[in-house]
Amino acid sequence: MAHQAARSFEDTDAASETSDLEKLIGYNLKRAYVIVQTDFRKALGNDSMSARVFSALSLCVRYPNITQSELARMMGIERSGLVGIVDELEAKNYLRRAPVPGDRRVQALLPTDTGRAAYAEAIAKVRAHEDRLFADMTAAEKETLILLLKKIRVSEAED
Amino acid sequence: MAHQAARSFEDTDAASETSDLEKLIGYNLKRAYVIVQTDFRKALGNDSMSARVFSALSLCVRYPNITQSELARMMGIERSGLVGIVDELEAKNYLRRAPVPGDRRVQALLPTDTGRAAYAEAIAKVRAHEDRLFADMTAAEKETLILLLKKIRVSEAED
DNA sequence: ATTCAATTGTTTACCAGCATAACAAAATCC
DNA sequence: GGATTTTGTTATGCTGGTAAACAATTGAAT
Repeated sequence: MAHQAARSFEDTDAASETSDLEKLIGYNLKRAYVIVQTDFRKALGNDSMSARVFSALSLCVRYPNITQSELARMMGIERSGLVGIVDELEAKNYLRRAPVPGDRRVQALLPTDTGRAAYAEAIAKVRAHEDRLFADMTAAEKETLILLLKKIRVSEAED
Repeated sequence: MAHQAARSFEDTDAASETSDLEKLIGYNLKRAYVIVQTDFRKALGNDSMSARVFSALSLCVRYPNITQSELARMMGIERSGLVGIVDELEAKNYLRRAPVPGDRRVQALLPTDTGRAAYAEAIAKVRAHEDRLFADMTAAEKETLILLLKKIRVSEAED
């Protein structure tokens, strides 16, 4: 019967030997990431910004006059990948590519007032989404989680 | 000059006001996920298995005779997405789709000896990769991290 | 001063990793 | 025995990237 396999692994599971995967950071990281990313989309509205676009806008608001190369580095993606993101933000009139006097190669990214307003609205929605999704974690737990995740990033930097 | 923006945000950064993004769990989760996933690929060899294929193989070894539907549920992906993964594992002769006596719809997934050996080799590499990548985290920290990540998964289940 | 190397933004082409919808075969429910 | 559900599968398309090449521009060698 079809439940043979199901019974068999429930039995072995009950034998307290849980899967190898569950002990791996990478696996747990991915499962958590998928959940959060999915909820993010739903929270911001499917027509609104993706997480990458939101991040780019956030950094442009935080660091006006940043260049695309700097932004890409900061986001950990390739310059080529950023072009489309900035295109999208510019199309929505959330920022403009402004020429930089001393260097005709680069274009500084300047958020518009519309962009800043859209960001304010978005960050509020994002915070609400995280508050709701992580409701059963304490503030200390959330802080610890962020700290440990950041630690992974510095591990890489050392490498 | 090109460094104007760089200087400007280094200044503001030094003003101890860090970016909104850095305080978001989702952002930190994604950054960490990308690092770990990239290192995973490098550690296992680019020609070898992807993380999803490795996960599927792991679960087939752990729960022999599992069906594709059960496996998909366990991995949190769609059945349709699993077909290609199982195809790949079958092509490598790591497992076979075996008919199940009582139900001619389902096919039980049975790891071969080759598959079990490949998994043993792979899991060793994966553990080495995690040991290396998370070398500057204590055992307690790693445990806490996994616990907190799991907590995100149960948050979703409640929803 | 001229050449050589590096950087910037961009385009193009590509790939991985999903999801969604439809489907036929088989099983289950009354 | 007809309606519903489940399973594996195909087809199609989207998202989020990477890699390689390129022209324009700048910086460095010396």
